[in-house]
Amino acid sequence: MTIEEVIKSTVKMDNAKKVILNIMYTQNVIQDHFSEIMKPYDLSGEQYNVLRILRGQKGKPANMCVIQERMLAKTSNTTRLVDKLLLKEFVTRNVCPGNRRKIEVLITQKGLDVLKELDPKVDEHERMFADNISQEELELLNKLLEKYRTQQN
Amino acid sequence: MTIEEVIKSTVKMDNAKKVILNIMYTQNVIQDHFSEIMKPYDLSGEQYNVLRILRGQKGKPANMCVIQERMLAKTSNTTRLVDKLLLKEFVTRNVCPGNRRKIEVLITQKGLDVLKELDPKVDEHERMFADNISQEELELLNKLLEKYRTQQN
DNA sequence: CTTTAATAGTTGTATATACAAATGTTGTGT
DNA sequence: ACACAACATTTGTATATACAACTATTAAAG
Repeated sequence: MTIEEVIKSTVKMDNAKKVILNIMYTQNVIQDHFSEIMKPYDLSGEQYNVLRILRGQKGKPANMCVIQERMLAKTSNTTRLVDKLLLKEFVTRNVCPGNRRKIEVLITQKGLDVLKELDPKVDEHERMFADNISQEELELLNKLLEKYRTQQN
Repeated sequence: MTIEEVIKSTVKMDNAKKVILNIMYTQNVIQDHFSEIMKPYDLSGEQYNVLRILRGQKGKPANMCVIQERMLAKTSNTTRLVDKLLLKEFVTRNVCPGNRRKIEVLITQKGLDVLKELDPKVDEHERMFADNISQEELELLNKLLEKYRTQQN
């Protein structure tokens, strides 16, 4: 389905406009599908994202600003995201002894367990979209998106 | 900047995962920039989108479900979006005489004026991202995104 | 005709997000 | 040591979004 069909556009759009709409819409489709996976676990996409960042620390605690800068949406409120994860006992939160301004967040075994359970479902999610398209095309898509993001002004 | 650099990932990701992150992140970047344009006009991206749909009607009123199906984010609440536009006097809203379940939404002159003022800024926004990349690459990007979205299962 | 089902839109409520202001802590210069 | 800037995080508040329940109207079935 082309982007024109999706938004039922009658007028002709140029490529620059189409690409923007295509990216916005594709993100929407991905996000909707991902939310479906997370729903039974009562996790939002961002919460999952934080958990994955914490697992990536391999036992090393992460402070808030580290989590923040590794997230895709740089504007989200890390404090409250971690609050939610704390309620579910997926993380612990402690003041950093060396620098009391900082907070050390660690993933718990329970958090690791839920991630492990999610891993195959997330893999399947990623694979499903990528399945219709070759490895070369995926690489090309990555390259083009990165180039697209890079504005000179 | 590659997506690995953006999220400061240390581990190697496969292309399927990278593409998802790339799309999500790119959408974020576009959205942030677009919001900046809309901010002085006190319009959200979705509100702008509704206005553009209404202008596309060329005088013909649109009911709620028509607006809904032309929007990118199929989940958003059209009633309240139109409420906001009504407050700003960018649209009118009336019960459809032929079918009183339906609502007819029309863009006002004031709405058309603000769109006209925004047009060059939106064009510039679209052009800016597309500037670093050739027309052929843009077309390819569109084709790849459309192909990517098309899952067979 | 009624009754029921389908359609169109609105509203309630809970949660999420955006952004600025506030709090507490540490580093720097004098 | 003291004032002040910089840093890290939290909190307040307003707005946005998600989803289900609800209302009103029209269409369809018997």
